[in-house]
Order: sequence, then structure tokens, then C-alpha cells
Amino acid sequence: MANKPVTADRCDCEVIHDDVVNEVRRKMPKEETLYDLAETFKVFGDSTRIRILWALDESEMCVCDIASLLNMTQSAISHQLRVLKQAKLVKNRREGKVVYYSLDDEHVRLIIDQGMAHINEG
Amino acid sequence: MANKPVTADRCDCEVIHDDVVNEVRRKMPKEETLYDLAETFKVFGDSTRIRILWALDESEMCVCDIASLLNMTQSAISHQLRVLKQAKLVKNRREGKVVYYSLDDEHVRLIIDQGMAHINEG
DNA sequence: CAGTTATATGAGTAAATATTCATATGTTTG
DNA sequence: CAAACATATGAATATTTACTCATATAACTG
Repeated sequence: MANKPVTADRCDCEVIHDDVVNEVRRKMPKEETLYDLAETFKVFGDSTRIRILWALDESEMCVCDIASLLNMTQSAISHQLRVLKQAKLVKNRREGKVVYYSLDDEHVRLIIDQGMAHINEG
Repeated sequence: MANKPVTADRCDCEVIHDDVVNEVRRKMPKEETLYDLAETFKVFGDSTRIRILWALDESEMCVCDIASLLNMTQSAISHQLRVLKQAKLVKNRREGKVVYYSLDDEHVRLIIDQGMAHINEG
């Protein structure tokens, strides 16, 4: 009954460091958690949405303001705002016909700042 | 010669708050900067890459280790490591046949931590 | 209530991309 | 040098997705 290596089915090479792999595996968060984390970053990973977030960090704005600022259609902006809202990165309030959007969370700014720090150092 | 509104060509609605739009436009970083920022977040926005980054935050690992840990093919991992390297998120060193990867930058951890903070509060 | 304006949304399309498969490169070992 | 192994990479494919277009919803205005 030899100590069977933990080589995974799909991995077409031999495990080099079982101890490291097992230790890291033990500490890894749930797959679902990391999936959610990736989904969050995916929302930041589009230049239209990043520009919207940046703009909303400066000031609350309505959909039309944002469309004008970015020189894009109202529809395109509205679709992206929906994505941002589902990710809980922005919130909105209605005032008559006009819907104002703003950042939902102080994390948004922190995340953007860290990203900026990375590209400025690179 | 009336003061022509700044309504953008592609925006199919009227600007509501010219003052806000102009002020935000003035403060916006260069389009290229925000594009680069989005490109960086895009790299974090894939669960395979996030899992790789998380693993490398625990320990330096070779390609085969990572493939085994994530139960994915060596090829798939290698392709993603290339993306991570181009984004300067990971670095590598060769030791004989084996190539070891590790995080390139302390920002990586900070960015992931901020992302985690967001999903944990949401 | 009819018209106008602001926003939202469903369907379709074009572009981006993650993985697979086959194969190439690079290094060690016999 | 030949065989073996770790890694890299090009091409093909399937999926995702950002935007457009048409239209719906919602609220104000006369």
C-alpha cells in the first residue's frame, strides 16, 4: 500500500512537490468563494465600466450624464449600469424621470486605487 | 451664438447636468490609463487565474504542481501563467527542467484582499 | 389623456477568450 | 546522442460578452 501520489486526473505530468500541493490545497478557500471573487474582478475588467466607476467616484450622475461623458449610447450605458448594480458596486435613486447612480461601497475606490498602484509601478 | 450643449454625438438623450459632466471630464485620467487599468482587472477576472494567484500567494509552485492542485491540464495552466506573467502579476525562475512561479508584486495580495472584503460585506 | 423625455431591456451580432489538442522547445540522464 | 520529462505555444473551437437596434416602461407636462 504505497503512498499514492496526488496527481490529478487531468494533469498530464507528475506532481513534483506533493507536500506543497497538499498544504496549499488545505489552505485554499472554497472553489465557490474564488469563483465569486473572479466574478467581482470581471466587472472591473472592462474599460467602459471602469470609466463609469471612476466618474461616479467623482460625482453622482444620471444615465444621460454618463452617456454624454463617455460618448456612448444611453442603451450601452444602461446595460453596463445593470451589471455594476448586480455586482453591488453602484446604487441608484430615482428623482422623477431621472435615475442617479453612485458608488455603493467604499471598497470600489480602494480596489481601483490598488489597481492603479500596480500599473504605475509596473 | 448660443452656448451649445456638450451632448455627445452617440448619446441619444439630452445632457441633464452640463456642469457635472464637464467637471468630471476635466478630472478624468487619460482614456489609455483607464484602459490599462481595466486590462489589469481583466486578468483577475477569471477563476482559474484567481486560483493560481491565490495558490502562489501561499507558496511558490511549479507548473505541474499548479495543474495538479487545480486538476487541470498542464497546457491550460501554462497558457494562463503566460497571461499572468504578461500582466506582471507573476514571475518565474528556472531550475533545471522545472519552472517555478511566484507572485511578482505585493499589490496582487492587496487587490485580492480588497476584492474579498467586498464580497464578504455584500 | 396624449406627447415627450429618461431609462430599461430583449434579441441579435461581432469580437474576445479559455480550453483542448497536437506539437515544439529546453533540460537532464543514460 | 537518444530517451524522458517539464514546460511552452499555435491553431481550432466553444463560450462569453459588449454593443446595437428596436421597443418597453415610467414619470412628467400640457
